[in-house]
This record gives sequence, C-alpha cells and structure tokens, in this order.
Amino acid sequence: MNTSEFILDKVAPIFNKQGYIGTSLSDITNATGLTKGAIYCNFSNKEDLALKAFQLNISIAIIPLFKLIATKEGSINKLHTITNYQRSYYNLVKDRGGCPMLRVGVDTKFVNPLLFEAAEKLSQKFINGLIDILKKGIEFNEIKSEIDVNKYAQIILSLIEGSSLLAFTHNDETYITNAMDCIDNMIIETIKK
Amino acid sequence: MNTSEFILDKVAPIFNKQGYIGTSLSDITNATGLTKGAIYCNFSNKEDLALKAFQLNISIAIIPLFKLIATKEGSINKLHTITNYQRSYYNLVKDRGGCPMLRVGVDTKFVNPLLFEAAEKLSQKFINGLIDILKKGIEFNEIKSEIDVNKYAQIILSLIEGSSLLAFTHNDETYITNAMDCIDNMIIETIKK
DNA sequence: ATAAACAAATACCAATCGGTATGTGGGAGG
DNA sequence: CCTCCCACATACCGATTGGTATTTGTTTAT
Repeated sequence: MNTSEFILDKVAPIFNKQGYIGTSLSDITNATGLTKGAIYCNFSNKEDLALKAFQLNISIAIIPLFKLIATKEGSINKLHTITNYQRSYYNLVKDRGGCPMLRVGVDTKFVNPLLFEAAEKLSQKFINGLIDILKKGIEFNEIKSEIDVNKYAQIILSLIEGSSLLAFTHNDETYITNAMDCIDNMIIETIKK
Repeated sequence: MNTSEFILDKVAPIFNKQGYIGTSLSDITNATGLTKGAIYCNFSNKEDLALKAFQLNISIAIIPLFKLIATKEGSINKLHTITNYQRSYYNLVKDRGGCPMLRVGVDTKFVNPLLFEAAEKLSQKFINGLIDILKKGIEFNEIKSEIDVNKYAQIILSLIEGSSLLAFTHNDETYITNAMDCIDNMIIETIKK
C-alpha cells in the first residue's frame, strides 16, 4: 500500500462521516499522522482527495454488490441477491458512517458539483442496473410483461436508501431487514410470473 | 414579522441546502443584509440559529402533514392522506433544498449532537405516528390483526424518505409518485381487511 | 562520488471562521 | 427635554481554513 492509498484508507471514513466541508485539512493530517505537504504531494487539492475517498467508499460499500449481481443468473435470483447483500449492509458500513451514496447525494448538491455528479451517476447506474434486471426478467418470462420496469426500479432503490438512512439515524438494523423483507415477499412476488 | 423571524425566514433554506457546517456566518449576513451584531442579538449562537431554522423547515415541510392526519378519520384514510400529501412534497420543498429531516439526519450525526437529536426525535415521532395509525386500524377492524405494525411503519417511512432523496438527487418527482403508488396499491392493499 | 529526482516536512500565507466588545441612533417614559 | 434602553452596526479578536513555497532527507542513476 503506497502513501496515497494509506491516506485514502484513513480519510475515506472521515469524509463519509463528516461530509466534504465538515472534513478539514487538520482532520486529515491528524488521522494520517502526515503533514499537509504529504497530502498535497499525493492529491492536487481537497476536492480531489474527497472524490477519491468517495470512490474508495463505494468500492467497499456498493461496487461489490454490482459485481456479485453480475455473477448470478436469472432476474429473480439477482433481485434476491440484492436484498440479501443489503441485509448485511448495516454491519458493512456502520463503522464507515453509513451509505456513501446517500451521504454525498444529500451533502454536496448545493455545495460541490463534482462530488454530487459522482453520486448522481452512481445512483443512476444503480437504477439502470435494476431496470436492466427487470427487463431481462420480462424477456426470459420470469417477470410479468405488463409491469412498469422504471417504476419498480425506483421503488426498490427508494426502499434500499430510505431504510439505510433510517437504520443509521436510529441505530436500528431492522429498518433494513424489514424493507428487504418487503422487497422479497411483496414486490418480487407481485412482479414475478 | 419581527427580526428573528425575518432572519429565520431567510436563513432556513440555506441551512437546508448547505448543511450546518456548510452555512457560514457570512452566508447568513449576506442573505439577511444584516450584520453579525444583529444575528447574535437575536440568537445565542450559530447552533441555536441552526436549530430554530430546522424547526422552521419542518414546520413548513412535515408538521402540516401531522396536523392534517389528525383531522382525518380512519386508518386507511389516514394512510392515503400521507401518500397524497407526499405527492406534492417535491414542489413543497424543492426551493428549500429537499426534506429537512433527511438533510439533518445524515448531515449532523457525527458533527452536531443537538441538531441530530432533533432530527432523530422527529423521525421517531413519524414512526410512532405510523405505528399508532396501524394499531388503531387493527383495533377498529380496518387492518389485519396478524400484521407486524412496527415493520410496516418502517417500510412506509423508508419509502417516503428514500423516494424523497432520489427525487432530489435526480430532479425527478416520479420517484415520489411511484413510491406512493406502491404504498397505496401494494402495501395498504395487503394490510387492510 | 555526485548529481538529479523524489517524497515528505516545515514554515508561511491571505482569507475566513465563529464570536465578542464597543459604538450608535432612535424610540419610549418620566 | 432629557435619559435610559435596546436593537443593530462597527470594529475587532484569536483560531482555523485551504493552499503554497521552501527546505530537508533519502533514494536512484550515472
């Protein structure tokens, strides 16, 4: 692990907990034990560091899910893979300050266009992935053809993000497990053939 | 409208857009046209101002829903009142930076315990209200007695908050309307007798 | 052996942060 | 008419902000 990776490893959870503006250069130097000289030798500025910290956070929290889905066959199976992944999501990100997509999405919209765009794109990628799963499910006769794929994709992601938010505001994992139960037992049951 | 109210009126949307740390005293003086002397004459400090700005934001965005529910009779009717209110929520808060409960919930957890506690309590009040509606629905034979009231309360609020988040990250109101359709057509239909 | 290249530390910068102490002008009460 | 009071403005405070220029120390290549 080189110095850049070391810095990101120490700093990514802080950015996710305190936000972009809420994380100062002294927070960063304190956490790493390095000086500003070292930070600016490895990153062009605070925004660059924050963006790469966000990428590290999602590479731990969200990208593994995308990769996991890709290995699975069948739309219903892929959807259950998502809910199953999400059931351990609370423990996965609890020490890192919660869902990074959620954090950056609300935190940076009016404050940092670059970071917000990254969160927006990731969220759109998630939606597109869900739409793709549903469309393929219709194509391969797993899912009813009359359903609005866009609508169900939005509902599923709303449940995922909303339950993640509430789980962390109340320190209560059951928000996530109950929301995933809803997807498994109600939503998937009504859309599948 | 006195000076305190004038300040809060100008400042509350800014706090909701930029967050607690992201809103500086100069943001506040610029927005109001007043000086720091006037600000600190009406509020004891920045935290006090932020807390009262949050209370103003929820008095516009969320409290009206609570009051509206109280005027309605019947659990199913109350639930539809919530989804109906939420369908105009995007336009209600779009110029104010989105849902204040969501904003403060993610923004202040590791940064400002006082503000976070306020958001946490409001969120819990929302959940308790939902639980109460569901329990009364069971009591008065509107809702199936075997359902887990806590679970459905969590699911409904997850859909509300999650769809609000996504609507604002993508500037797309349909996230909310589709999530409310889900509550109206799927969730309420499966829990009612 | 020496010089170039590099990463990191040190020292420093103007600007801004939240907050306070003092000044001031205008309205109310005697 | 005077004085007190109070809301707000002005001026100022130390601390911290993000960022940079320079220095130091080590490694590498010639």
